[in-house]
Amino acid sequence: MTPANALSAPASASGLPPPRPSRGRGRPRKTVDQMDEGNRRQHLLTCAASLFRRQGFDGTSTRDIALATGMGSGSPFYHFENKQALLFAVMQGGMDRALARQKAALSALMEGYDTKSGQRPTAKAQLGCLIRQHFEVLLGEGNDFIPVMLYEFKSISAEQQAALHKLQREYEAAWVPVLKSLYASGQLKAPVKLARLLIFGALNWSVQWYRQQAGASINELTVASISLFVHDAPALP
Amino acid sequence: MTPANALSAPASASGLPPPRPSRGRGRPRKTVDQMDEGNRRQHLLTCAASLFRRQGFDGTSTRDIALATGMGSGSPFYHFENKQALLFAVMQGGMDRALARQKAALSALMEGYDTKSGQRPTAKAQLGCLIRQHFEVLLGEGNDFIPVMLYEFKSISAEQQAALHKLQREYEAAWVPVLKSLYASGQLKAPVKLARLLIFGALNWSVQWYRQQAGASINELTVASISLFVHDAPALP
DNA sequence: CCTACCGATCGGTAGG
DNA sequence: CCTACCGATCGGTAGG
Repeated sequence: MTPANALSAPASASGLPPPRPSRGRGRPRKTVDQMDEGNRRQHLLTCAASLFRRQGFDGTSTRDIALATGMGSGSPFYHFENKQALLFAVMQGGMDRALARQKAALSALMEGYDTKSGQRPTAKAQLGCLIRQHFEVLLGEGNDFIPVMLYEFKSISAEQQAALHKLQREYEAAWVPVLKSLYASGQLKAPVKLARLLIFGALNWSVQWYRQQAGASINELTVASISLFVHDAPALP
Repeated sequence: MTPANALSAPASASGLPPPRPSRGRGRPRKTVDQMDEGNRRQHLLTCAASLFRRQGFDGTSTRDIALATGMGSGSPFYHFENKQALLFAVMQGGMDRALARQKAALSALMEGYDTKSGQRPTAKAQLGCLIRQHFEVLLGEGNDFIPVMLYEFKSISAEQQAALHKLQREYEAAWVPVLKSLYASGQLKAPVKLARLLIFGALNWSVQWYRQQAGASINELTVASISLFVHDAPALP
């Protein structure tokens, strides 16, 4: 099944999924042609993500995408079985990137503390790290993949939705212990599950109103979010 | 121009906008036929809202809508100039209803206090009232109009967007003094403008995950939101 | 990966 | 408001 295969296949540019025509004959040789095809495929994804975000999935024709990519009208189907598989690849690529960035951000945060033995970043600092990284993935330049995933979920199959939900749960898993810790210390006043849903909503909705070069920076957004959600720790008696 | 006309016309079922064919001959008489047409029009809007929400605007054909309404395939165009005007009417109807409900909720809150002279609801209570009402408009049964407005903004014209933005600003206007008051008292820790955007995001996003009969009630959602956003008032020195 | 093409479906209209 | 219909466009394929 396509979604499962696509999910287990590496999504980075190094381990290229084979182009459709060469399927069923073992691992294809990586000729110069194959590497170009990888670039073309990536370009196709980028153009599709941009168009899906601006016009929606149903409002974008495969011809629109082909034209933007500089291909003939039927050529997207050389790289993807159908339009829906292209959308799913965009969404999956967005989640892969978001997960990688999240892990990198948390690692970087921990590194600053590991040398000083015993020291750990506070739960508030960890949440700040997660929120900043989330805003960057949502609002950074050329990051159309995640907004497409957030707003076109209804256009993929149930199996594809399940595959993405799995990645989303993995993404959320990094947040839960941080929120639990804040709840336990009295700095988060809403039940963890609802708090998580409400906080993600506050962040995700920013793709609707945030415009670069105008108003707040991502840093200001992060600071404001922390101030809004995280209460002062109550003084211990 | 259609959007402007539609905006200034009353949207309630009593003052019916004239069906298209009788245009240009003064106010049409309200025969039994006309009243039926009003019901048909309303039914059309309800069915369209449900389909637009489930399938998106571009994913819903006018034939889908006609079939759901029990009409022939070309009959929606008897009531609306085109598919886009139908979408705009759905969105506008949603905003009209949301505004009316908001005013009613605030009036009801004030009434409880008006008899006891001098007493006023706290800013926190006012925010609770606004949040509860907002959740009800977003998540209540058969309320597809507002979710459609939130997610199909790109499918209407710039003029129609401007008309809806005006209604949205009116809706937000009720929140601003409440948030300012909470900010001044130290119960809201994020700048008012960003706080408003983040809070609306947290609430609006609930249409993505909230399911009736499962998990939290609207009341629990409201309580959790208040707990999350509104900090304890600092003790005065 | 391109060109030419297919059947299906779309928004919208005419004529009643 | 229905029936019949129009031109345009769509996703996808064949054959190279």
